Amino acid sequence: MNDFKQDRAIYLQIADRICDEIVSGRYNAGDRIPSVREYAVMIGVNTNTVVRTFDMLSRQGIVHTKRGLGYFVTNDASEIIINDRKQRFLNESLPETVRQMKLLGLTEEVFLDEWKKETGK
Amino acid sequence: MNDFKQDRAIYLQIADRICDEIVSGRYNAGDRIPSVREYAVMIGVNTNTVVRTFDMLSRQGIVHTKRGLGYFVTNDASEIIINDRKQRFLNESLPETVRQMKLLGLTEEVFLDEWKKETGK
Amino acid sequence: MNDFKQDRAIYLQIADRICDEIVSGRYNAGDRIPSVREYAVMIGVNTNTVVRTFDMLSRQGIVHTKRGLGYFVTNDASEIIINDRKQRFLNESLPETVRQMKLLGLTEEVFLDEWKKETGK
Amino acid sequence: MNDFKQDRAIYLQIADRICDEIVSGRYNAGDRIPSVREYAVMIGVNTNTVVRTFDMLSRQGIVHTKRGLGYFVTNDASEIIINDRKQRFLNESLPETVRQMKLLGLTEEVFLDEWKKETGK
DNA sequence: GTGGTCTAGACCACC
DNA sequence: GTGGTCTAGACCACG
Repeated sequence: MNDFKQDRAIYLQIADRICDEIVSGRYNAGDRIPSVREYAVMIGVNTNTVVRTFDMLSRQGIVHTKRGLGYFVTNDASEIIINDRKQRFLNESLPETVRQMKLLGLTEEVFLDEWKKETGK
Repeated sequence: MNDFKQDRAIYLQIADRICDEIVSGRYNAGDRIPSVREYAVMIGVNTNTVVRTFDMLSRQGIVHTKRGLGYFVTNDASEIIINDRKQRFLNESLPETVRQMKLLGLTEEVFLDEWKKETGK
Repeated sequence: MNDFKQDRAIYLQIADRICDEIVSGRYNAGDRIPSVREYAVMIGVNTNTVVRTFDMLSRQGIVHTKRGLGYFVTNDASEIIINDRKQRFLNESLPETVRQMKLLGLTEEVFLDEWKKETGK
Repeated sequence: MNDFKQDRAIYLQIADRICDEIVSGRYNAGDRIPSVREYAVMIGVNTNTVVRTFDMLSRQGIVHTKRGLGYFVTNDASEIIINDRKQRFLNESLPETVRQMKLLGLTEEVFLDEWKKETGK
């Protein structure tokens, strides 16, 4: 239920999860995703919070609503998410990660170890 | 002087800077750091904001105050900062980075390229 | 509403009160405590002062915040408070009291009289 | 040198020490106490801080100055200190100590143990 | 509604 | 001069 980090808005964390599930193939293009209410109950959160998530996702073209039926994953959802994330990753996270590692005196081995560890899974 | 990011509290960004300067050797153990007022003018923010930063750093044992004299870098400041950052990096940033890369279909080469690029500098 | 002592920061005295109310069972684990604004009006101080109190209590693990809902008493609040107070009492107040009494030529009877007086109440 | 508590003004802590030494007989009525400068060097503190201490003590009639010779312990010093402390102890510290102990669930035994421990010394 | 942050300006004790 | 505290009032994101 309450496995949300304190330092990031809940509605963003919900969005992250949904996007993860789209990218990973758990939800595919055209799939209906659970309703706001279902989601809210599922994760123990205020309805308004989920509304905000869906609102954002639909503005980003990742989901779209069919009146009376619910929200559905758009055809380009996966592409949009991946492009956006890739961009941010390459421009921000990656350089920042490398900078951080050098500052901390960590070697590339540390990264490769983690990489292998996660590959084995 | 407003070279602060929007998405992170200013007082935290100030703390980051000071910690960077301690780790990089710009400030050493025992050094006095500029007074809240000096610092506030220097970076163009309100005094209270700097007070908040110093207050936090002192709670973390990174600086300590000598009454009427100002704030001074503690002996273990560098160690505390590095340990804390290392911990957070290994537990959060690194796994998240790897997870993200796999989800995005990026290979370890992407990381190694960035690593070499930054090493050359 | 200014029933605060001069020689101790107001925000600390507010913290003391809240802790007293937790220990005495007025607030129980999981209870919501009044919002910063309510509290501020209640005791006639500025909102920021209460913010500071709550901030400190939350750092100490005595309360925690639920975004948009308010502050809630943690499960170990009472334990944390009592342990902390006991520790400080045994290490500081008690030895200092004894030291003071001997210096002043007071006997243990003085203490026992006060003890009984307060027990009778 | 720096064995001062953070939460009490240094000049007051110096005064406490001097008074302790008067009450305990280390300094007697008529004795000359070290000069401001000697004191400042001795305990590693700014001269002004010691000046403030002496100023306070002389206003309280505990020491008095002989021009060009230094500060001397007055005849009633010990009495003044003890009366003052006794008053404050009985009216404030003692009741507060008892209150605290009851709140913490400590018994009078705790006090008596500490008392004996300190008596043995 | 909630807390979190920031500004502006003030007063204080202390060194 | 230093830090510590407090007030007043504002804006923001969040639920």
